[in-house]
Amino acid sequence: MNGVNILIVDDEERMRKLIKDFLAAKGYSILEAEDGEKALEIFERKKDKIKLILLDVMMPKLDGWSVLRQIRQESKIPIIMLTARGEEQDELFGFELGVDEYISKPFSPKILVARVEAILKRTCGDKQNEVKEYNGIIIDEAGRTVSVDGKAIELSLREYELLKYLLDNENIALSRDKILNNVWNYDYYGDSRTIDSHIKKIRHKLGKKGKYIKTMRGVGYKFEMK
Amino acid sequence: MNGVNILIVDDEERMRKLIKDFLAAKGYSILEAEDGEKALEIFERKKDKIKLILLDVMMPKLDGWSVLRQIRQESKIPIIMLTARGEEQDELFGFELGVDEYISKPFSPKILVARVEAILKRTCGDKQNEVKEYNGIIIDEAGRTVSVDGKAIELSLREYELLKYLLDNENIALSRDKILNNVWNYDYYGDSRTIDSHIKKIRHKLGKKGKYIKTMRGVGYKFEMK
DNA sequence: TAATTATTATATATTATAAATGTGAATTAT
DNA sequence: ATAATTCACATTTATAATATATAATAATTA
Repeated sequence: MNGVNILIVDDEERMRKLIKDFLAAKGYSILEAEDGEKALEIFERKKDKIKLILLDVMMPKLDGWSVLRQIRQESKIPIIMLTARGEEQDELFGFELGVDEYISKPFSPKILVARVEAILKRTCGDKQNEVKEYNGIIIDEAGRTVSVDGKAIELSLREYELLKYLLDNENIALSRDKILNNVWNYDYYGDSRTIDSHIKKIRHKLGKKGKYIKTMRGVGYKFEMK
Repeated sequence: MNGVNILIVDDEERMRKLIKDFLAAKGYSILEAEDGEKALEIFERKKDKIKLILLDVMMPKLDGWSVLRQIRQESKIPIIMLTARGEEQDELFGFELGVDEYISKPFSPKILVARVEAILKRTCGDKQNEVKEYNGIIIDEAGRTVSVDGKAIELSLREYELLKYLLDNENIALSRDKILNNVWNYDYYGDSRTIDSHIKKIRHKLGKKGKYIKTMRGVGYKFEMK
């Protein structure tokens, strides 16, 4: 996580310094803002560099909620709200506005670092691996496209989701139950043979490489390249 | 995640019902306890079924911390503490005792479900990646594959399950009854000689190492590497 | 107590049955 | 009109129960 930019917004200098020290120790680059207005200003300038914002709720001029709202109008950047004791009742409200996490003061360094890392893992991690390759099968998660040996193939929604699930779980045997619960909505109670139909179509579309989808008789399916 | 058992410990019935409803909607099986003593009782009985505990801190009789401590003496099961507003200062203290996560009341369903799923993914997920080795016999539980001296062998469902059962109980003599009850469905009342057939096939497929499946005359079988 | 035989348990090969999956087409939903 | 699902039938494969062979133990007898 080296060099990832994090913006800390808090009016108390002591608090900013505290957080900065902990996160800097983990190798993050820290930007600071002492109030909401400055925060928006900095965010505007460094939009594409900043990967996470730690945002205090109680601040003079522009409070945390207002900053949150403004940033959310144009960005999905992860935001952690710093709340003082007793402000928890706002949690639900905040989640609807797109808060990713709360940390309430006073907090332990452990928690701070843990939550920051968890969120960055989630968000940065995904973006880095947008395109994956499995021995000629290339899946572009951003574009939702798949190609086999350089040739694009057309997959329907379910076919794509099912294939992606199999690929994400390369070498792991997946039961029909698991597949249904992960690829279909949790409230789907249809025929588990539906999976078979999709598998068949995917195999066909994958051509020669369709054989990598192994049948685990009595269990389900598994993607394995051999 | 279907059918995973979660134990909810809270003295307020309303709270238990609330949590139960959310988690049940996601396909989890819920167990409830209204105080610490009952929680320990249920945990004792269902130890191997329960995969996660949601534990309220403030409870009559035995509070959450005490329950936590007792359970931690014998189990590493993931525990999420439910804290009321203003109890956050205990967080660090709790992490040292082995708390996996905190959720402070009031919480949003989103948070509850998200944290529960995140933890289960972490913990249950790991187990699946277990690869065990028995002197050249390698069993990959996630992939449901077995190899002997580096060469993959193909096992049918029953063969795999039976071999796994024998390996899991290395050096323990297993009666045919026990084997039937564990490898076959509980409602199977067929000929116990069926086991022999499968043992024979497994031995054959294991080649030289088939001899590690010892016959316990008058009893059953045992896996022992010598 | 050794040799012989009877008895029982397990090993192996075979086979009929049952179960799971493949497949293409029909139906239903979006 | 396309995708998703279900259906019906074909095909494959696993399984449990056969039958028979072999090995281990117990019983019998010399």
